[in-house]
Amino acid sequence: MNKADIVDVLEDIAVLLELKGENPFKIRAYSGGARVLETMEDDLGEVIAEGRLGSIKGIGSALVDKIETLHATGELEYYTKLRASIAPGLIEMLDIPGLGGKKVKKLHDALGVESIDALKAACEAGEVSALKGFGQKSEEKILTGIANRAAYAKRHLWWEARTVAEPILAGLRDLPQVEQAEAAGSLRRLKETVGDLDFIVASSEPQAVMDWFVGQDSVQEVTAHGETKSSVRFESGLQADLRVVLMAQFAFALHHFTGSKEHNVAMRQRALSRGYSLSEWGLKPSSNSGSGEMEVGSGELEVSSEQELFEFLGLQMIAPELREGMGEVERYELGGDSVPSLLELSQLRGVFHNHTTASDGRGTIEEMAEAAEALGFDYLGLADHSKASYQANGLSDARVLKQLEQIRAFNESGESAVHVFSGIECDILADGSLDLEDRTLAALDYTVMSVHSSFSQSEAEMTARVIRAIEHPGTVMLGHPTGRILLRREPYKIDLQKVIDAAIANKVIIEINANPKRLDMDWRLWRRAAEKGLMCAINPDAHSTEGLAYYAAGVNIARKGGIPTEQILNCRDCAGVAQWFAERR
DNA sequence: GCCGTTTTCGGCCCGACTGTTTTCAGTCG
Repeated sequence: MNKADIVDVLEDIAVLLELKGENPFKIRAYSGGARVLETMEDDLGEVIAEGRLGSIKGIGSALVDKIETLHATGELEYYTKLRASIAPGLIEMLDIPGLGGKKVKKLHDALGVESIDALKAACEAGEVSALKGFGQKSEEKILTGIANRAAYAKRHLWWEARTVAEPILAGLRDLPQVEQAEAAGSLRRLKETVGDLDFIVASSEPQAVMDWFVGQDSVQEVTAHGETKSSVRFESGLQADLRVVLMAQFAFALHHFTGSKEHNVAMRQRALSRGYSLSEWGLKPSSNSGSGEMEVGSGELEVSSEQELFEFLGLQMIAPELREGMGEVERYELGGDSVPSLLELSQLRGVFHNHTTASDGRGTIEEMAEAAEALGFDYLGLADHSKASYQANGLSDARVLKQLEQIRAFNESGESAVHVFSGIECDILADGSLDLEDRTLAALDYTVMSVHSSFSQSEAEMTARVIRAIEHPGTVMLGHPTGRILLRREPYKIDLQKVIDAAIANKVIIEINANPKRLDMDWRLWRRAAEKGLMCAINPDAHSTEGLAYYAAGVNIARKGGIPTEQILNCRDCAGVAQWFAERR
């Protein structure tokens, strides 16, 4: 069993133990172990072979046994028995807001409900409100939760969540009572998808701010309305939380609610190890720090920014998008190894992999170049589909060469300050051969090779297929390496570590497909891949002039992945890009 | 179940909000 599947099993175990009413710290040990395994960058097989699994923090002897058994046999008796003892319907019930492990267990033990349907019937019969610990409101909330389950569970693309968040943030900042306001949470961390929106406001008049927030026209339901926190839900199912704090607490609150949860745990542990207790309200000497002279509340520390908070804990400023609990707290130690500076939007000189009316795009060469110029770019890469992508009106060899002539004429006309690089998004056929003739590929400035068919191949077949394409001398870039469509289509099975190694060995660039629905290759893989030498290109995959703007989502991913700017082709000037292509061909 | 330069046992990040209670448990982030 591979690492990802083992991670799933450990997470399953944690959920099942929750429904059993197990010790919460034991549950956390399993979910924590899953997390550690997931973010471990070394090959699991090697780690096990070298006997290093048990020396990883968060994985003790019990987890070593279970992980090794799963890795070797794909089965685990403990897990099988545990799963058999819990009705699958109970796991689904955890998705209903307000129901956690203990309440689901109680509903099951007291009423015998084992499915959402049975729970619904029990609520409608008034059996739930009759239970100790439940009441009328609980019953209603459960019924509402069941009715809206699909919408509540949904995550939202970062790009779309941002368009909802921006006017709310602007509205908050316009209020006279508001001193400072920021969006926090996964939106601020630039995650590819966002569960809900979080807003942090500094104000000494919280009530007025809360009232404005819950009174917005777009609010469909107010789910909480307290003294410092309010929550609302919009029609789309998207939930937004607002927290109002005093200015002195703002940096702490902003840091806390930006998260991630794992980052916060690491920061609190760091604070504790230095004798301080960190919370969303502030930083104070911890009560058990030993020296009796430190009374709780007597040494509250003040910081005016997140940067000061990090510095107090001996850290460089960690950008929000890096706070994923993936070792950043250790890496950003003051005076430690230098960390790469993060890409800025303004550093991009152009973008690659965009479509025109020649295949399935909506803009002409001229229109796309004009839009690129408006964005301040020096160059634009055009890469239409090749003929195997019949549904996208892909180009034959002859049509590619015709377009190449059009691009040359456009560049020579001098009508645009933007230089257009001629490329193609060439299909990688099922056997790993390419959809166009070698001489066609060689005539172009550059190529992007992508998989658009036979998604259901085995991992071994798909990996071999893509590596064969990478090894072709006509290949310059690899397009969207997993084919995933966020929230809609799973990635196809592929061993990306092998693909990354092949790309490095063959000097092939892997793209960050910046379409907000793709963001592929995933940010989680970039830091390690970049350290090994992989080059990156940020490719909006624009199918219209408006689509060029997606490059900003690609910049997010490059930042999250911590890719040094020297390894991002878009940061080079026109001559530098031309040189890279020339050396590669 | 994990962990330890005070600890191999007894802790484990912390606090708001809700609904149900009458002082608090459960959920959530």
